[in-house]
Amino acid sequence: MKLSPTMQKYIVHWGEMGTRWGVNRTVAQIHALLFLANQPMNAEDIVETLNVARSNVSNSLKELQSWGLVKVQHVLGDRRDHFVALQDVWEIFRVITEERKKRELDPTLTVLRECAIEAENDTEIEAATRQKMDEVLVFLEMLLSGYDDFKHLPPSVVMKLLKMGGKLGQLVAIFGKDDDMAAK
Amino acid sequence: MKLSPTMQKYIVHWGEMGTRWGVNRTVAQIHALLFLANQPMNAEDIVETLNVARSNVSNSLKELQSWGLVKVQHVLGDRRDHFVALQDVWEIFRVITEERKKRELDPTLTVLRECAIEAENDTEIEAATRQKMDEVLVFLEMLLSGYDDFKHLPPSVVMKLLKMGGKLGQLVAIFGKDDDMAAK
DNA sequence: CCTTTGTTTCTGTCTTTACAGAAATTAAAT
DNA sequence: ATTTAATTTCTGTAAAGACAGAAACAAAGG
Repeated sequence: MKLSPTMQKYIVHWGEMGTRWGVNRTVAQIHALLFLANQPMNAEDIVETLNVARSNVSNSLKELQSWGLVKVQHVLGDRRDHFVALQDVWEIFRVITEERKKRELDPTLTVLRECAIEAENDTEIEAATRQKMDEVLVFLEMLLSGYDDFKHLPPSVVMKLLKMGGKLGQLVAIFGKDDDMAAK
Repeated sequence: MKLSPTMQKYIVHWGEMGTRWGVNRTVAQIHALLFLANQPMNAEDIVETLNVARSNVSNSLKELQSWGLVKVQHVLGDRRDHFVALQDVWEIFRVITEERKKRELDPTLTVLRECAIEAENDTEIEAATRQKMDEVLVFLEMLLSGYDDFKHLPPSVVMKLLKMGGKLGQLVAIFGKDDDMAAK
């Protein structure tokens, strides 16, 4: 597939960002390519377009499929697997967020809970230190349970909430003023 | 400084997670150590506690200071710099979020805007492709402006919003039903 | 002004990760 | 069943990043 200059720039950048997001460059590039492509591509197409090794494409596609960002699609009269990327931006965002949460937050939550238990029998630990670990744990639990609530909302609703943004905050600040102070 | 078993576990884990968060292990470990420590530590203390090279500590501290997660504190009668970590969990979260946004989202926004402009003169690009790039751009702009609104709210308010979570979404879903449909 | 102590920068090594190319496996078609 | 085409796994190499130790630098105290 021939890449227009703009597509090329987009794909290269997406690859660079990928490395910062914990995905390798090729995976991110392939994802960008398939997202922008207007027809299903087979592995060989991708190899030629991005100039990467066949094996690399194969592994990257497997990873993208495991994330649910790419799906196989068969083209009539062609034995080869063809691939298409999830096209809905909201859905892509949701998938990536969920995946990162799994890798970056959930393990921490697990360890923190273990620490909380072990701290009970840890004679050397200072009370203030234990207290701090606990604060982090409580914070994370609140954050993640909040996230769980929001992630099931339809995009249109989340969008509204985002657009209300600061306004909403002010509203809550006013209505909740009393127990806000109490909490403090 | 002597580490209790629990502290050790916490610090080691924080270091491991750091690597997944785009921070190097030592930086993350030092941050965890200073966060848990109940008194200011000098560089040499850190070297001994974590068994890392002096230079490594120096560079890591510099990075943590540049993020605003660690501050210098002088101890009476001691020439050496001592270091303390920001103790407020909310504040820590805010700093990290902001930093990651800077590294992971802002550059993408820039490139996307450039792409949008360049796509005007890109004769090879298909309309559908340009359209998709645009969708991503619009999405990101909305997300970031929403984030900007929220980040100025006091923790207590954000906490309330999080706790309201799904309830809040339902409320918005009901009240906004009409133009919700219209937006579709 | 020199010595001592603390801090930063530099250099080379080691570890990790990404990747290409080859070999092996699987699956479809004749 | 055999051949052909497609895909995956394996292995070695290359690149990137993290880190230790040494050397250079800076600053405070005598």
